[in-house]
Amino acid sequence: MRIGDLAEKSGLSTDTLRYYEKIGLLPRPLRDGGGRRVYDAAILRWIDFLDRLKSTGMGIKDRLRYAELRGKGVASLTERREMLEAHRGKVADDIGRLTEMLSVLDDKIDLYRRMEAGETVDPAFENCARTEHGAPSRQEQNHEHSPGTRPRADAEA
Amino acid sequence: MRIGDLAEKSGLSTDTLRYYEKIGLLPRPLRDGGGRRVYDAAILRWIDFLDRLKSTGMGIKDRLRYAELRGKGVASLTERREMLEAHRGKVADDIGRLTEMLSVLDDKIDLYRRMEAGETVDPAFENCARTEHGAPSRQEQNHEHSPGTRPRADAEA
DNA sequence: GCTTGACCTGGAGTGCACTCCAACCGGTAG
DNA sequence: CTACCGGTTGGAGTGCACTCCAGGTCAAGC
Repeated sequence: MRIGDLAEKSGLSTDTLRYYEKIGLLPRPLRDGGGRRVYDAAILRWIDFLDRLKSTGMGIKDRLRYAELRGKGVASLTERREMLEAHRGKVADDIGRLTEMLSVLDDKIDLYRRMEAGETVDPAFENCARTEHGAPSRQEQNHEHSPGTRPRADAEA
Repeated sequence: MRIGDLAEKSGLSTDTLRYYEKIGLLPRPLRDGGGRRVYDAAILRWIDFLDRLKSTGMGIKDRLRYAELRGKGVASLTERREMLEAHRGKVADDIGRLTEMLSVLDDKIDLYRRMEAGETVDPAFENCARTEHGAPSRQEQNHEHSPGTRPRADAEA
């Protein structure tokens, strides 16, 4: 398989494949007589996994570290597992945050829908348009929230 | 509230707050006698929401567009709702992808754990270390996958 | 033999999202 | 009075992750 085929199959561009090789994410492939890269199909599984790591929020440095460990073979199993466990934690956190956001969005979409229908809305949700862009509304009297805990009020408008 | 207080309460740096204001994510605040920014506590809700949009994967351009619409008030409700619905879709997709990754990671962590314990492993999962870094393994004989569908095999090693 | 197209290299350029810096100003505590 | 702290501005610099390009090579088809 040459780089063009691999690009097509992996969904990455040839530029990206060469870039990944340059920084060490991909192993240096064999070359044919003309100096062109020749890939084994097995590389696709590695690329897919790299892709998954990336699309679930692992940065290039950590991917690089993981690739480096992988190159060392079985000796690096423990460290690799630890990296995966750390990433698992982040992924789980992200799922939590996204799931929370889903309900925030659903509430807001619902609110907007009702406002679009001309419904009058709970004044608790209507205090932002008034204070926008430095409009001459009355100024705050320093009625701060309790310090330390930020209650994450999602009623911005 | 001055910019330092807001930084502390919002978790953003003063530089970031000024940067957000410059690009239009935050409305221009009032100034005190000395030209210093004075914020109403209500801005915290907006910042929190912006933060949520960001941390759930919305880029700065879309956040900017949303902020712009928000500045226009009720006239932009429909478009804002559409943006939120689009974002909701992406968030739902992300949750799916992350959840899938969670089980991929769990499988892999389990596999590594078993390998660390010295267990012999199904050869289907052991074909990557051999073909790494252009090592002199036998070359592929072009036994491609069926074209079009990439089966997303997660057994990279 | 010549053209075409895929590939090669090294290096420059891009877009995002900040982050840092120099040089300055204004209010307050000692 | 002066030191200091926290603000102000415009602009430069950073890190990530590509992406593009110029100028060249090589193999296959006509």
